[in-house]
Amino acid sequence: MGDVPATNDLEQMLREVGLRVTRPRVAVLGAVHTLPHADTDSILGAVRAELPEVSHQAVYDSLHTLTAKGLVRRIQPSGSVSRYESRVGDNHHHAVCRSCGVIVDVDCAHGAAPCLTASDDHGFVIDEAEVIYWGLCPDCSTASS
Amino acid sequence: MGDVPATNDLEQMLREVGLRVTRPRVAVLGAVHTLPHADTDSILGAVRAELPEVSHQAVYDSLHTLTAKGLVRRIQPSGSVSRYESRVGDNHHHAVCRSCGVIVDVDCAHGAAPCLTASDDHGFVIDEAEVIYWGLCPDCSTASS
DNA sequence: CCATATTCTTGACTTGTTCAAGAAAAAGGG
DNA sequence: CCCTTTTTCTTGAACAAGTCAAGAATATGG
Repeated sequence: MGDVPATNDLEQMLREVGLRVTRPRVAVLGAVHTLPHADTDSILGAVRAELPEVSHQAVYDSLHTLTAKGLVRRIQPSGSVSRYESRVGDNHHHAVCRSCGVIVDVDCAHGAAPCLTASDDHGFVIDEAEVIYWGLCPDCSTASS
Repeated sequence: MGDVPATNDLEQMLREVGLRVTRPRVAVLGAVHTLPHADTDSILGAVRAELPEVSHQAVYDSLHTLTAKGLVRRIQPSGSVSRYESRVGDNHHHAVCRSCGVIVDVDCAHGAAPCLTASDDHGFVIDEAEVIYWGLCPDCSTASS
């Protein structure tokens, strides 16, 4: 875990979900693996390091497509722009720093898929419980004391 | 609970947190009480029903000030614009419909302030755990079946 | 290698929100 | 009750993220 997949693996991932393999998509998927929790702009920058000519639209399209196919996950805490991560399907959550906005992964406190039970679901068919822990990251909490 | 406070009560709330009492602020605070989970535009509309001349900027300013003083809470699920609610300080969560975007309140499943424990906080000083239940509301789940 | 469907480029546009300057209004002291 | 000071509101422009649309380019299956 934590390793960034090789290009071949990235192409494989795309094929497995039935997507055409294009240079922009491979680069975007790679960037999301390399830069967890990056915003669209950072991803665009990383992709252009490799493919200087890609349009921002291609990156937006790729991110949407990859999100729809479940290869990446979009996260968007209040007040933040969209960010993406490659860790999918393992029910983890996030801690967000109120001061600098940094995001870290937090494994779910209670095991497998625990938080999926609301006390009263009002008739909703719930498929996911998202938990965001708000606070100050180590750097900001020492800096502000 | 659930009653919309009278104008006098609203003014009182403003004074208690040290804010000047102005017509726009009273109207905004009232609108947030009347329309829970409303977006800025709906609030603007509700305020203008009463004060046709208010600027949208006054509404934005009021909402920010009220939020800063803790009289209202801002919520902003992924893909949604800012919404506001008047129910504050009681650790409740939200269920959001993926289809129509409607938001309902959900009381915390485990009691008082339970979700505030991450399995590993990475050194964060956490002050709030926000839970969003994603799914389909009763209307949308029957419509799409 | 070709045909077809998909994807990418280009560039304009929308929407929600913020910024800034001056006018208006609230609150406290005389 | 009026005046002064500070805060808030109005007006209007600006901004950023993301979306839309038309045509050019490219991937894939045959």
